[in-house]
Amino acid sequence: MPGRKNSVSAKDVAARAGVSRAAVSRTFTPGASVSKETRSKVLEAAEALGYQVNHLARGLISRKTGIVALIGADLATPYRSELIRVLTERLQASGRVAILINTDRSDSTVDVALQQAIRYRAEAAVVLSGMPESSISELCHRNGLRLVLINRDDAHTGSVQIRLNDAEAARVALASFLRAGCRRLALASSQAGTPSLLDRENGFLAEAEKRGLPVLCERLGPTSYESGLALGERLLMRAERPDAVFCTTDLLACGVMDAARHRFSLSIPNDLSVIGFDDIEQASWDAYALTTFRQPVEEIGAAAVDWLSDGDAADGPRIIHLTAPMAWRKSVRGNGK
Amino acid sequence: MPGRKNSVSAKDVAARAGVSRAAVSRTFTPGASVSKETRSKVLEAAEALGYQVNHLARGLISRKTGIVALIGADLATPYRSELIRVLTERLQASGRVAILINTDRSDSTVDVALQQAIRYRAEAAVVLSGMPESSISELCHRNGLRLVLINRDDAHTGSVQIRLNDAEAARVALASFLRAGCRRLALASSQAGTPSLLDRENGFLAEAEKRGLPVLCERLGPTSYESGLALGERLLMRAERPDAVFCTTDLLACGVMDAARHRFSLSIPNDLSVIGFDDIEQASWDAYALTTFRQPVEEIGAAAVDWLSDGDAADGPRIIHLTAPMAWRKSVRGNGK
DNA sequence: TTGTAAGCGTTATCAG
DNA sequence: CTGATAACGCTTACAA
Repeated sequence: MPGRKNSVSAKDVAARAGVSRAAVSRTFTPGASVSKETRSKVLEAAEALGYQVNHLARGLISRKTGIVALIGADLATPYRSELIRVLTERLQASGRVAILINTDRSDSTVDVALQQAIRYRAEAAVVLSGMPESSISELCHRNGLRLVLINRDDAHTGSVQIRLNDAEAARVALASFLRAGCRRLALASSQAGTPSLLDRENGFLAEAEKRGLPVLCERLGPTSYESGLALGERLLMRAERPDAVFCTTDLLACGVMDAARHRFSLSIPNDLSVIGFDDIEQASWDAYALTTFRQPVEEIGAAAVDWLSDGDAADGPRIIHLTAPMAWRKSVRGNGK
Repeated sequence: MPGRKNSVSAKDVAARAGVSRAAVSRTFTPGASVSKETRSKVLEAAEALGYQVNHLARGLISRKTGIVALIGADLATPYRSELIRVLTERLQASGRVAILINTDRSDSTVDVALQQAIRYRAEAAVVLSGMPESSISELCHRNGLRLVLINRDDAHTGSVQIRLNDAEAARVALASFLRAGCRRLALASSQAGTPSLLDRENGFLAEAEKRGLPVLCERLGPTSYESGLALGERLLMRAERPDAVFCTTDLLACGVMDAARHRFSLSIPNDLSVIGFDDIEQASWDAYALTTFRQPVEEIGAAAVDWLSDGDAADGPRIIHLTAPMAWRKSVRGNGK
């Protein structure tokens, strides 16, 4: 009769196989020395009983839980969910498991999420949005929780940042507009004010200023389709109607495009050129065919997981720079050359 | 000097507070008897040291890990990611944590995902896609892992199924087409063949047959926008071009609509009426304004988490029926009355 | 109310 | 190669 109440344990397997529990443990530990004979006896008993190693107990002693926390807000958003998919896939492939923790857009919820990660003794936490307070970063450090910050700013020891060439991409966007013959430039962004959003905004504005061009600038609400819709209305209502809008996010861009088409009967790209950022799936849909910059999600996932596997890279903060290549489609006049 | 190498433990806190570790444990156990005095001493020490209860160790003994596994394929898809958002939020609110496990569309990966869930001693697993082999269901049962099957068929003891009124919704779709004056009906679906997809297909076809109406029927690929695009091309190429298409999924519907507009220059709903299912966010975007059936994601999440909290409802299989209300927008002629 | 001690399911250490 | 035995960090009788 296996176990008292719940799951079957190594003791049960050992009893059935007629060996010690140590033998069972060794059978399920990759680099351990067991004779073929006992090994097969154990395997057979385990199979019959339906035994699965208890990773909680294992993690307790080995101090390697295999748990990695994914922390962020707006998890159902196209870009976010894609990033989560990539991360969970790669974590699984490396024998780990992801726990997913939702936050709202406030930093304090990021802090409680990190505490939760510590309580489950996660090996690392990947922060997708929000910014942990520095006292919490310290707490994480003290509890051996490594931090991966994606498109965030704060740098701490034992943590890594992954950043994109946001500002440069924004400059490329501006150049593309000019090459397409656009002259009345506009910028549409949310009020979220995250580091990457800010970099895109500033990159665009700085380059325009350098060239002596004015930019109609509008910031509104969270990063969402609805915000894009509202931004589009505001921008296109103006007397001097813009003929090009750089949106700091594809979601915003979709909203702007729909506002232009369905509320102002404008044609894209003839009356208005639009460029976004992220390359969410919808950007490639026929209804939008949005020219944008592709978030290198696979590369981001790879960088994060590789860093985790890099056991002792815990010396000082690190920054990994990746680039977001342009995806040219049909929302800008011309062919991009 | 706290801990050897890693995180700070109850022992450290006890030492600093000058109490036993049991006192520390009690302080962090909701219904335990500790004097105000020791409690505050413990709290202070814990704060200073940055102590967080180790849920792994706690789960080892209390047998309540608080872990729930979310298992499914195509996690980055709009409907799936929304469901995941709701589930993680509700799980968090009930003091639990979600681990996310990706599968491809094969059932065998669902099995390995469930084994992973067992290894982490999850209290339950929510299966969003694929179907666990019945031997694995048995394995789960033996290891105390409860199963929540969303829109799946298999019923086992200690598990619950959540189902929608798919067939009825399909009948309503058909009636709506007829009321709008459409006569050349078509059905577009993927080849996934999941229970809910099948129910929608069969509901539509059965109702049409009952009324003696022929239906042009096309099934193709996975459930995706690209499949929708291809389905649209196949359907609209026909000599007897359909004037109404019921798509078993919004993603398919978006593809069909884009094919109709951009590859056949048709106007929706004038030339073609379309109805989908799921009510993904994009369905409400101006570019689509798709009439569809809303997945009651909040209700699904609530039902799942409530059932988990229902401690001893482990007697026999249960089925929970929920309804997907119609969301009337602009992809069908008329006003739906 | 408090502390002591046993036990949860593992792995690591150390004899044999 | 194998089996005792001691951790790991926690909860929970049990006794004080």
